[in-house]
Amino acid sequence: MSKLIFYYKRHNICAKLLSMSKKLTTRAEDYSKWYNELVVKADLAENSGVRGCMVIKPYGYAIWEKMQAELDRMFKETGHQNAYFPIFIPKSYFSKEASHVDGFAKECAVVTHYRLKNDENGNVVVDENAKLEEELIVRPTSETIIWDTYRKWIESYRDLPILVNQWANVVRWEMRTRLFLRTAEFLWQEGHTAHATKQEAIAESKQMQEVYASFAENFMAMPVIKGAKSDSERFAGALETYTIEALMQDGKALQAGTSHFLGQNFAKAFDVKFTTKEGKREHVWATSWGVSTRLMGALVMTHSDDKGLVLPPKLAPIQVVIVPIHRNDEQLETITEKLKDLIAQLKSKGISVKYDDRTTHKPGWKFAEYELKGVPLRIAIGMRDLENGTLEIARRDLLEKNIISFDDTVSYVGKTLVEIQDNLFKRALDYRNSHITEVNSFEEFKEVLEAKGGFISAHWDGTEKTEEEIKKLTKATIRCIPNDVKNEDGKCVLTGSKSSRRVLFAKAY
RNA sequence: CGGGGUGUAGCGUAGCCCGGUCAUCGCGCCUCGUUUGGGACGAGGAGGUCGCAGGUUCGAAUCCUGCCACCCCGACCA
Repeated sequence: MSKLIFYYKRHNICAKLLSMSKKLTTRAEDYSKWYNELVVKADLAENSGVRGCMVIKPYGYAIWEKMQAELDRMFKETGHQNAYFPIFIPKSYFSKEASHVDGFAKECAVVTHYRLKNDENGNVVVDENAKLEEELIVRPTSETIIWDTYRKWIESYRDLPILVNQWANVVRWEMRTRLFLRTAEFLWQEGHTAHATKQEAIAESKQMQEVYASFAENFMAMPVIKGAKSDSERFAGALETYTIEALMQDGKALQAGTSHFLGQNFAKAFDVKFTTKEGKREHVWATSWGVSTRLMGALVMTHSDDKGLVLPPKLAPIQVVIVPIHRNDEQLETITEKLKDLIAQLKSKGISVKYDDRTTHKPGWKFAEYELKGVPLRIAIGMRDLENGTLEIARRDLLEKNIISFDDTVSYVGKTLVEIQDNLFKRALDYRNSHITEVNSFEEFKEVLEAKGGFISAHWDGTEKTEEEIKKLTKATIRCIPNDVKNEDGKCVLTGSKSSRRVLFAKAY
């Protein structure tokens, strides 16, 4: 994995090799470096210098926009609408749901003043006279303000269900941050729904888990395991947390999306009641669900290789890049002329094409650059091709080059983009499946975790204490109790107590 | 928040222990020429508040104090 870093330092690699190798001592560190370097070099994002926040660069944001568009479409297909709520939440709102505030209190940014002034030395300082009577919390999530609002919206069963989603930024003052995976500010969507019955709310939260899983697998080409969280890993204020868990190439798991069944906790905390058909007053049932820019990190760590990013065609901002190869301006003009019709045809098929006719960079430079950026297909065409009626087309996923007939290009591109999407999923699925290991003893558990990583399927006695103990001993946590878990009598891998099913453990991000 | 580390040009860095021609080197950037089917070569050139603020000193990138940011481990988390 460290090859990428060396690649960029190849010119002074000899001089630096010693000091680099000192820094890259463990596998985990190595992988972190690789990931960070890749995110920066592939032009996705960079550290902003503002504590724990990142700048998402245009190329990275274009991928996020594609994700947004697909998710938004799926939300609307399942009957949801978008809305927007304030970024500031009065502190008092947080005191209403006890477990919720416990979950977020330690990581909240708080607004205390609303004005600056110049002091006698000309420095800009906070104006102490402009202190807020009640502090405002920069939302770490919007449950509280949304439920305060829903109280006003809901009176009768006729007002239900409310199926609302919000695209927003949230802030969590995390101790330790990492580009895309855990930034102090991040972009996400949060769905918040209100229902008349418990069954309907549970069905909603399960439905959204399915939506997320479908998005991850069909668009990100990232296989996920659907399951439920254990008590200790559950969202603050939820009765049940449904999750999709993905596996990264270093064998660590990543929670890629969650959907919570909140029961009546928030309805009770914010006094949201409705009148039933029978005229009774009842608290409404709630769900919330979200995915974030963390998905970008997941995308990078699922498919990328040492040459850089590998993007699934369905999310690639540029699906096909065309690089002309020429010796002079006349040749470039000839090639450009020849390509005009082809580019128009590809575009008419809905394929995003970039024709890179810059003369400021050489072909080899461009090849490397687009590989780094993960563009699925690259076409190279020069005078030789014009004579032969051919062009060269390279696949990013397999790093294979083929010469094809110029006239077949459109159908070849269309077909190959589909193949790449499928291949990426299949490759990731094979990796994931070969990294789910059943173990039956704690020795085996530790051994597999260290030597191989990935998910470990093991019996667990169902207690929080055991979960905690295993985490302490191995750093592995219960990622989920899979939806398709089979009943099977066994003994807890740690305590030997009775267990009726296996759950999935892993080290996680 | 606890432990460890780092901060020198756009990027990667040498120098710091032992204060004084010390601001080093590679990439990148600019100009000219030759090149162009996998990150070209040569010659010339531009670019730096040495993270920030104090202090010690005749003199600070170098020593001391405080702050900020980043990286790694832990705890926490999407």
